[in-house]
Amino acid sequence: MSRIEDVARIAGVSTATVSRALRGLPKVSEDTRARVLAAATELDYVASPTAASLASGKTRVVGVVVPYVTRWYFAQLISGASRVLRDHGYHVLLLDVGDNGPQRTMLLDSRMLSKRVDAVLVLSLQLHAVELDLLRRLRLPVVTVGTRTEGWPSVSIDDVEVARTATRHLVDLGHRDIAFVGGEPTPHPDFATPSDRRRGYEEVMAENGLTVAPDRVVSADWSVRGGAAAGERLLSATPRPTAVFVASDEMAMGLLHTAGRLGVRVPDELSVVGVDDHEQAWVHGLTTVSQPVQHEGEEASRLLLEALARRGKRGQAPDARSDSAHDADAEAVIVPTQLLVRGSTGPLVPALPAERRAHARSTVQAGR
Amino acid sequence: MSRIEDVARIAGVSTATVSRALRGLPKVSEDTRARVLAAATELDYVASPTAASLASGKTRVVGVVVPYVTRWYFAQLISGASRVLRDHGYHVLLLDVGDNGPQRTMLLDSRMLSKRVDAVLVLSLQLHAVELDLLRRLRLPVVTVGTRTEGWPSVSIDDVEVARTATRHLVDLGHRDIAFVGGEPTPHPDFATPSDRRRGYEEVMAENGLTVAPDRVVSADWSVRGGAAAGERLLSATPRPTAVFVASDEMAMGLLHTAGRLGVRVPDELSVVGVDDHEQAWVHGLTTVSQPVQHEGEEASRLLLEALARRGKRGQAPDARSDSAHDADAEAVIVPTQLLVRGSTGPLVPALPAERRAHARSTVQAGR
DNA sequence: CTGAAAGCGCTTACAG
DNA sequence: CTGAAAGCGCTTACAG
Repeated sequence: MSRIEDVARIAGVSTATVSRALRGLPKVSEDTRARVLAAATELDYVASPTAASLASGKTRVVGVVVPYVTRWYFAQLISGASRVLRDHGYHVLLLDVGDNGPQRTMLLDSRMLSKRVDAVLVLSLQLHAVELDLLRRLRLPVVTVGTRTEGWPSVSIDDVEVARTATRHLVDLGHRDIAFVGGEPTPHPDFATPSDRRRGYEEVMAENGLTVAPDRVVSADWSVRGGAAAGERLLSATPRPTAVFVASDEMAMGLLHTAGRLGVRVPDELSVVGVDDHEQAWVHGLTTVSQPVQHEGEEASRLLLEALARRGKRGQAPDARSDSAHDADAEAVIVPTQLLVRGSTGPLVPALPAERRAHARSTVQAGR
Repeated sequence: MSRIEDVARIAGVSTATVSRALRGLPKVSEDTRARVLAAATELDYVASPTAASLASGKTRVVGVVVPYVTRWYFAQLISGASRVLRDHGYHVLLLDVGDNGPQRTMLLDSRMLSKRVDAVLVLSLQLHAVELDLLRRLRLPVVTVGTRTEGWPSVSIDDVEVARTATRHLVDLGHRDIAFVGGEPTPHPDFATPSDRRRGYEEVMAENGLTVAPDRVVSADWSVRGGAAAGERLLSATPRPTAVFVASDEMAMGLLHTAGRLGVRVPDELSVVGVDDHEQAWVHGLTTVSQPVQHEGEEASRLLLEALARRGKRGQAPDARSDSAHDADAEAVIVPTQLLVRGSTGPLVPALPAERRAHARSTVQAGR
């Protein structure tokens, strides 16, 4: 492997000039630049990223933190984010911490981040307090997706609105006994997706004078299997709900599977609406509120690149006061979502008029 | 951020000793080690990976090359591989080259790899000739999954056997008119999966005296949508095949969707068997030949760690002859697969005895 | 527009 | 078991 010195010798200039010419910095004469490029090409020279990092203090690497690479949603985010980063000359260090709970791999403990990356993308993951501290101490630019942390830009969807749209769709179809399958609620205020989607559902129910009986709300772990299990509980009740709003398509697919197994016909006996527009939602004819996941990843990368650019312009943060990695007015991008009606939802069919109506009335009356 | 010098001063030793103590090298007295650790803890010291890399020539980073993060199969591989790597102190640089064709991002052009990583994992991806050259010139340890390149260890399944198992299952059920949906064949001899799966199918057909009419073989792009399109062609034929072996579960799910849309009953009118045991195969009741994808990723990482260890022991490769990154007898691990029978396959139902029999006989006779 | 030289923060023979 | 010193290969003020 050739070094910068070799190039300098062949081009007949100093290493400083080689460095400037190769990085496209100004104040290098065209003639000199050409000679340097020729020499570099001849030697197949590529600057050592390691040496460049040590000297410049920049790694050109972005850490991307995810709980699971294997879930569709996260893979989409990674894909979108990494494409944009790569197009801007950044590499992706994948930090698959393996879980969303308190037991997961800690960024700090494993020294995964320290001095390795220029910035961090946190994808729908609740960081622990020590990790937040670490990132803040490191003064790294951070952008989050799906969570909202003070001082850091974020990209997300309006989870309350998503749930409202889905639930309203079911109400508009005449359903009154509408159940909800949500993600496990978390104690973290920053990761509001589970509670927001539930809130949107409850709001629309209330606005339409519909009460939510406790047994109509079930939590699952966002997986297909979890959704199937939630379906067992919901669909074995008597009377059954006539519609379900499921907080993710993967869980909705699981629920559809259970419905099929139990012989519950969709949409005649049960309407189901999910969230995401998962790649396979159409295979199941699943009505859903779609979100542009890849786009969210791209957008997050762009925000990160902007922060990196700001930081580069300013040089090192001179003092805590003007720390651009922690803006009070950090941008919060909300991307649009859209209801996609497919075959899994349909108008309420009063198959058992008396029973249904009685139940609807009784649950309404049971409300407080 | 504290530097090694700070730790040395506080501990009252040289930086060399700090370096040795912190890395757990032998020949450091217990007493000294304890003092160094205490000082490091006090200062929250973490060695700069960048400086360490420059000095040692090792980055502790492994490049993981994939065509798409978003496909289930690749996400599983990444997940398995990165867990093992992380547990051994290696980071993952994700190189999502975005496609499997000739137009994809080149590792060489973008200087993605040069001097950034200690080793490379190539996941079911056909490298171009220039990339192979690059990797060989760089003398990096490389392990491949799903492809076989001379000199590099690999992990894969026996694709011919997988296809044989699936096809035999259909034959055993009495089917004679069995179609095949495969991945697009590639011109690369190293990436034999598409042709191997087709070959296994053809072998079993021939062994059972069954001929394969040209219109019973369709290619798709491994996606759900591609499988659905393949289903259109296959299921609109008259007579229809009574069974299909589909080279991946995702394509099989697409085909099942088309069958449902066209009113073709599974398994009464059509048996379908896939490959992978995709996370959602059970939701569709899909019979499949399962492969332990995560495990393959883990196994590949282990082979890579072994190569890294060998290399570390030997020091730098002294000459081309003993270059361990290119062993002639590189290990080729074949992991076992298994037929998983679910509801999508069933015995041949002679719904239209005359027609079926006539067709079976004619195709047999058409054979050469 | 260009160069000499310091410095980034470690690791690693070498010597003792 | 420990230290002094060279060296990894760049970038970046500084000076001209």
